[in-house]
Amino acid sequence: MAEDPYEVGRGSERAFWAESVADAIEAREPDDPIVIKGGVSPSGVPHIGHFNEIMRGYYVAQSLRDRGHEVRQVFTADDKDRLRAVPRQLADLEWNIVGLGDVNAGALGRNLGKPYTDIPDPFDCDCGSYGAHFTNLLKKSAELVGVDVDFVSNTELYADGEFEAVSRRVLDRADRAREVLSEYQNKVDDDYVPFLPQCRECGKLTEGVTEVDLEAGEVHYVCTDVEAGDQTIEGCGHEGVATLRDGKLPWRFEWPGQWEILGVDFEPFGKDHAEGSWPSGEDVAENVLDIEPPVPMVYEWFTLEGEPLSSSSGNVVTVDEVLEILEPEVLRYFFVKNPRKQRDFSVENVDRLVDEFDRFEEIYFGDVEPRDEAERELAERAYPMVVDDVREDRVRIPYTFAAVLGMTEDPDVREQIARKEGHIPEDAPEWAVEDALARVERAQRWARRTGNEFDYELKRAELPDVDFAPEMEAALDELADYVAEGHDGEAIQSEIYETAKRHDIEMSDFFAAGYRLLFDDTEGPQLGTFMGKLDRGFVVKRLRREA
RNA sequence: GGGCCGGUAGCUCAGUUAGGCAGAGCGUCUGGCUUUUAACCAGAUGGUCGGGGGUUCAACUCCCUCCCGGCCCGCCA
Repeated sequence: MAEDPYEVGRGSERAFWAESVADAIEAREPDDPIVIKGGVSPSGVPHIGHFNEIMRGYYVAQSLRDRGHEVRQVFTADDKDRLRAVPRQLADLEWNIVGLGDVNAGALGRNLGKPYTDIPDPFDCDCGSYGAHFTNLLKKSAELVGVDVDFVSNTELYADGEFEAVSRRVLDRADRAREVLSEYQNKVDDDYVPFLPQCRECGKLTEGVTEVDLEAGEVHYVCTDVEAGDQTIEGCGHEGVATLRDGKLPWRFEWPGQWEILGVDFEPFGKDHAEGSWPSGEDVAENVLDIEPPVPMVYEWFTLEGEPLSSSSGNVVTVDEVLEILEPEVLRYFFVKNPRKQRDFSVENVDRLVDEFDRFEEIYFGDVEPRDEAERELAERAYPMVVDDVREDRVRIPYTFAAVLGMTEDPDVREQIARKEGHIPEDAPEWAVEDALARVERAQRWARRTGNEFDYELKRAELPDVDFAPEMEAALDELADYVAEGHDGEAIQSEIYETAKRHDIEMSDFFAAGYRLLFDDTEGPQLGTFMGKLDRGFVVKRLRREA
């Protein structure tokens, strides 16, 4: 029964896509625990696109758990795949992105054709291998976002013999395997053998199978050259024998093999698999392995600033980077949105995503009217999966306002301004205030990084370069005297107006002068109130252009 | 070349399952908060539903075709 991965989870009355998918899974009446899988080759720096493999499954898992099912979410590191090209960028365990020049690139080049887990870690850490290193980064991402997933190493599945029965069956039915795969791939001919032995001599995975002896569980091979994209990975020419554990199945068979070994009931995958691997995988599962394929689901790819995400070209944003400017729950919310739409992640416009999340949260708590019933239902169902704790008296400071609060490093000043502007309620509990102000750090980083209009910085250390007319200078001196007398922010704000009027200065010019002196900018926070919060001596000296 | 997914207001997106008055938020504009900006409140502004053709009493929705973005047919989230 062919299943269209584009159709699953569609056409139901559910407002949250994950629930429609859960319906489709339940319809199969699977045994508990229900297994949900994702997976990726640890080929380089993992980015937020890869995170689809974890988050899409996460929401489906949660939906099923809500219905009382036991669910196991697994993630296979497809780390026995071979390195086919040296990536342009790598990242150490602290997510520092480095170019090839900073690591031993020559060593990587010599390892083309070997499984990721047989290639030395390019960094000075204890991961154990290239594959383990990048899998660790993805594990860390999952931990940072707070999603609990079982990581399974594909290499270990082979090493532990888990794959042996499947490999044996595929090779035993090689004719059928060829027949099935040739429907999807042109290059499959009569000589095609669905197994890639690993050369005992050079460690590369080779396609040069000469003989299969299933009784002995052996595959004879010649280590030949392998075409990888536009380049050729040279074989060493060694003639040898490999066991079924010393190699691997080609991806098109390996994926269905994982379904069988792990008992997978549901697997989301990127659109790249939708036209190739999925139809053949489904066919292989049913007609070569004799198993039922999992419920499938396709998700669209993200773009970053309008361009395709690509590890090889370096257009990537990692989970770690995103969490520098967004709270984990906002990132999780990003994956609540319809997986079928191409979606752009834009650092520049991330404030809109946060606003959207805040609204999502408010709808859940009934603080704002949803636009329709579907939006209400989405919030009701998905919100509890997005946050760690559902806490009604949580406080959110609007993101751009939080960015503006980054102008001062003084936490008390931040809090007072936020309170005055009504973003922190009188009776907010301490934890909520703390959480709310934590957003300032992230928003500030965002504003700094993008250099946008919310990037204000109090120029405390040195006097900005100013040149005022005599009348302006007189007005500023007068205001300085007033501030020196000790008045609160509101009084100072009024006095700013009065002073400007007395000196016949345009209001906007006078404010601009104030912003120039404090921020070296033309705009800023409400000036009088802000001056009232700062230490008086500093404000007075600054107004007098003394320091 | 063949195939698949997406394109809805300036921006971010709902709505397309099963044809029935084109929506929300943000932005913008105006006014208010006897105080510029940010925020807040009130009101207003917003569309060839990617283009064209067809079916229908009725099309964002179905069919055909073309354009744009992305993907698959070799490995990729």
